[in-house]
Amino acid sequence: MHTPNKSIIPVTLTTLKAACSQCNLRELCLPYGLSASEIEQIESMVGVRRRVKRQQHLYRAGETFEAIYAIRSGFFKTDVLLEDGRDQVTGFQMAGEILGMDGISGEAHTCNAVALEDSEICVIPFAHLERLSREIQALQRHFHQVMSREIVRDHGVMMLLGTMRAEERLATFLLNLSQRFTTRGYSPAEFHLRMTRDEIGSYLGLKLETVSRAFSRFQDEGFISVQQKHIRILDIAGLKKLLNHPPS
Amino acid sequence: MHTPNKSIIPVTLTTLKAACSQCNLRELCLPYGLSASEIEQIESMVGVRRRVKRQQHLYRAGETFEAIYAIRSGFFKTDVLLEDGRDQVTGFQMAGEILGMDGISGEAHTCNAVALEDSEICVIPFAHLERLSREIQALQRHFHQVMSREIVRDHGVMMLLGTMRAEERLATFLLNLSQRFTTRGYSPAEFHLRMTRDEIGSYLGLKLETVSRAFSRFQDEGFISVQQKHIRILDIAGLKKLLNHPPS
DNA sequence: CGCGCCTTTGAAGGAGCTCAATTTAGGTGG
DNA sequence: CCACCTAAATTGAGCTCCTTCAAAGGCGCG
Repeated sequence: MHTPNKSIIPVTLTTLKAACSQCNLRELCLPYGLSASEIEQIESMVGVRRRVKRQQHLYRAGETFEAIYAIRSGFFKTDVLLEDGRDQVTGFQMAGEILGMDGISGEAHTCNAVALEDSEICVIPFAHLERLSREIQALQRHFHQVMSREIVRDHGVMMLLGTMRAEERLATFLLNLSQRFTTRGYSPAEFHLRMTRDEIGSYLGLKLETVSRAFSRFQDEGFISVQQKHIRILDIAGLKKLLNHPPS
Repeated sequence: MHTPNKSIIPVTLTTLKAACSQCNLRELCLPYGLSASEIEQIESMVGVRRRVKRQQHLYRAGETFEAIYAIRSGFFKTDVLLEDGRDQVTGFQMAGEILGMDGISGEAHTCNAVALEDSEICVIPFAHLERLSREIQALQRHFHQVMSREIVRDHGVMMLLGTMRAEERLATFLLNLSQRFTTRGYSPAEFHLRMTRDEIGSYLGLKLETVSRAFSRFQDEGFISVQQKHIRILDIAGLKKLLNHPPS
C-alpha cells in the first residue's frame, strides 16, 4: 500500500473540510432522523478537521475554551492537575467520542487532552453548536444527551474508585474497553492498549506496579493473555465474575 | 406575618406556583440580564414547587426521567447502586443547585436523590427547559454551564478518590462545604452536617471509622471542633495545609 | 426513660504502596 | 542488520495506611 498524498504535506496540523454525511461515525456523533439540509447545516458548523500527533496536546488546562472536538480517529486521554504536581487521568476517549465539554462552564479548559496515537478530530466551534442547536431540536437533544452521558460515566468512575478493589477495577476497565471496541466494529477479544501501565493506574487510582501485578494474575488465571500492550481476552465470563464481589 | 394558605393543605407534597423573580436564589439558578418577559417565561416553565421530607426520595434510579429539579431549600444526597448492593454517594447538593441531570442521557434516572433534611424543590419539566432554551439564548448558555460545571466537579471528586489520602479527602470536603455555605450567606466557620459519617465515608471512598478518626485528629490538632454533626472550623489555614502534600 | 442509631476508640490484619532490581520492547545510529 | 540506549513493564520484599472486627459511649426520639 502506497503512502497517500496527504502525508507529504509538510505541516503538522492539516485542516480540511468536514463531511459528516460521509463519516462512518455518524451514529455516534449525530442524532437520527435529520433531513439532508440539516445535515448540511451541521457540516458547516463543524469547521475543520485537525490532525493531532501522538503525545501532542489537543488542548491544555487554562487555554481559552472555544470549541469542543469530535474524535474522528485515534485515541486520547484527559487529565487534571493539582498544584503540587499530582495528576489524575479522568478518561480515555476513542473515535466518535466528544472532548472538551469541561470548558463550557468557564472561560477556559480545566483539563488536558493528549493524543495517545496519531489522531484526527473535528473542531466544533461552541458558539456555532449553540446557535444550531437552538434551531435543530434533534441536535439540541443529542448534545444534552452527550453531556449527560459524560456525567453518568463519571459517576461510574467514582463508584469504581470509591468501592472496588484493584483487580475489580482493572477487570471493569478491560470489559469497558472491549465493549467500546466492539461498538466500533473491532474485535471485543483482542486489542492494543494505547496507554501505559502508569496511565491505566492513574485512571484507576492504582500504582503502575499494582496494575502490572493484576495483569499478570489475570494471565495466570487464564482470563487474558498479556504481551506488553497487546491484550487478548480469553475468558470474558471469568473477568465478569471478578465484578460484583464486594470486599467485605 | 401570617401563615399562608398553603400550609394548611393536608398533603405531604405541597404544590405551588413558582416565582423565580422573587426567589433569593436567582443568581444561582438563573442567568444574568434577562428581560422581565423572559423571567416570566421561565417562571411558567418551572411548573411547581414540591416539598420533600427528610429521608424521602426525590427520584430513584430507574424512574422515568421527565424533569430536573432546582433545590429551593434543604439538602440532598445522590447515590448510585451496584447490583451486589454496594453503593456510593456521588454528591451532596444544597439550595440553588440542580438535581437530575443524570437522567437526560436515557429514558430513566441512573441514581437516587434523597433529602437529608426537609426540603423544597422546583420542578423543571425537561421538555419545557429545552423548548425555552431554544428561544432564550442566555438560558441555553446557562444550562450548558450548569451541566459542564457538574462534569468539572466530578473530575474533582475523581482526583480526590484517586490520589488523596484520607485526611486530605476530609479536609477537602470540609473546605468545600464551608465555601458553599459562604456563597449562600451562611457562616463559613460553623455549620451542621446533614449527613452521617457513613455517608461522608461513602462519598470520600473511606469507611466511617476512618472518617471519625480523621475528625478526631483534626480536633486534636486544633483545626476544628466537632460535636457530633456540629462542626466549627477554627483554623482554615491549618486545614488547607493538609492539601497539596502528596503522599510519596 | 429506654431503645436504636450514630459515633468514637482500640487492636489486629491486609491490600496496595514504596523501593529496588531485572527483563523486555522499541527506537536510533553506526 | 546489529549493537546500543532508553522507556516501559515485570517481579520481589518490606512497610504503611486504611480496613475490619469489636466494644463502649452518646444523642435523640418515642
